[in-house]
Amino acid sequence: MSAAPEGYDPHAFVPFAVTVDLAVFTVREARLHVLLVERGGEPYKGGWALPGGFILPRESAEEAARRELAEETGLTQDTVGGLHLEQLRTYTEPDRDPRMRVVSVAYAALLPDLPEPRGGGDAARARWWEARDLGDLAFDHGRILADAYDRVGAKFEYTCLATQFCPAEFTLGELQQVYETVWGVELDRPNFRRKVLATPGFVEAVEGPPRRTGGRGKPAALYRAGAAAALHPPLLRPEGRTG
Amino acid sequence: MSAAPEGYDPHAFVPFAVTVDLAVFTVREARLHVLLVERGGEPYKGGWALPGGFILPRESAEEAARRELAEETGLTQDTVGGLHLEQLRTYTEPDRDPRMRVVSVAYAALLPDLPEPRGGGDAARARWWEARDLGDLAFDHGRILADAYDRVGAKFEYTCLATQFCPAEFTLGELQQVYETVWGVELDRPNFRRKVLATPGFVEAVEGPPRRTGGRGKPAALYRAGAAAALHPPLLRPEGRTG
DNA sequence: TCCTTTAATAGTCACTCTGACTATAAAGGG
DNA sequence: CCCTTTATAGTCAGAGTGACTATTAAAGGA
Repeated sequence: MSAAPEGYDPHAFVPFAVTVDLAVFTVREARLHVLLVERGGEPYKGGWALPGGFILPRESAEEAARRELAEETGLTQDTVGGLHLEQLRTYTEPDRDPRMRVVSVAYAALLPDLPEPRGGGDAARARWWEARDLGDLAFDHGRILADAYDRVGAKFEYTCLATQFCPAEFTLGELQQVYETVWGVELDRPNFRRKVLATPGFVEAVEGPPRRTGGRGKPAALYRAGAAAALHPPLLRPEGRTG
Repeated sequence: MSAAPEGYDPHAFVPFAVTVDLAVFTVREARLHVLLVERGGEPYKGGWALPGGFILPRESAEEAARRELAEETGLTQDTVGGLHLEQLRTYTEPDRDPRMRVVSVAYAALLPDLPEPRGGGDAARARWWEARDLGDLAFDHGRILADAYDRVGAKFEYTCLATQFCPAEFTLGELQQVYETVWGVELDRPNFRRKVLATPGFVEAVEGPPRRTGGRGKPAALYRAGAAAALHPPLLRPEGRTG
């Protein structure tokens, strides 16, 4: 009565199209932004969607995601190759694409603020949108984006992922800004500082005496991302809410 | 140069087979067990694999996973419908199945110890294996199982998932046993107890005076799973290691 | 029946981590 | 020179936890 009695039967499978979709986040001017592309064809023509595309015959989903990311952002393959791509989950509802059965593997990527909003990809139009006050997206991409946002917020609690939003060298104030933007809360500066510096491998001080300022005020010491991937113990959100 | 310039082109996609694979865990006699099925055909004929199968044309992946789980375990659709199925990740390496391009969405399920190891599914043979000292599994199922194990261990830290391994009513000692088995550590009993009882919604006391014993000793109070899904603050593993 | 064993439950104490603050230092602008 | 701004240092009380010790309630054997 079922699909595959013992092991797979290679002649009885149902063909699906498999795509990757990318939730690409950046923090610009203390606000969270998402990269969206405008749809050039039906359905949802003229609407906005997450960047993505089909997995090629000899590609893994992650390779496809990196390729698409490079195409949409104009980043070099090298840069994209070093980024952490977080596989979120796979969306399989039968009617999520009105034309055919499409299964989509969703990834999240975190980028520092880029000089140019987008590179010369082949998508009709791509641009950064502020994450809040987004209208409806094409397909189930609104749902995917919401899941991505939840995941990133949760991962900030127990990983060093936040440094991915920062340039190579950053101040603790900038790192705190990233947390505040993603979590949508204000953090106490001395406490944040104490916690970050007390976590081995989270950040490491940049040696040279060079310092920098964000406008007025005392110049801040510079740090770069450390070697650690996880935070022990975690840096929990105030009023902890777990998506 | 790429797959889908603007939006999907429904005529240019590459067809994939899409399956679900299940990592089904249970705790029997203080040891972690996994449900495996014996392969009846090539490749890996006679080897052991995770239960799973193709997604049907009008099914979501989660529906397919529940259907397969019911078939392999003999649980009723109702029982399976109430279980938490954790979508792990999706495995897409081009050569993970030697016959064809198969993309697999992996799920983890946690069951209380079942009276019968398996129901009358249509898999060649299915049985519980102790999680450690497993030989090699078919396909990339060893990798999937390792990922599933890591995920379950991590989720135990900040969710109430552990109660899924327990029957409807259980003692705190049994719940602790589950944690110790999954994490592979010993926990201090009074501290575990204090933590669990101090977490609102984790467990709730079963009213009646009925008590039960695990052999000798003082009878233990019974509890059932509470309404909470998350633990605040988390119950961290000693020597915290994050897979 | 008393004593030993076993397991559940109660309680203590010190240490760490955190939230909420206050204080000081180093810049720029009027 | 004072005022504003931002970084950095430090203080203090309360929550949470690890490591214990003590007590209670059963079963089983001498």
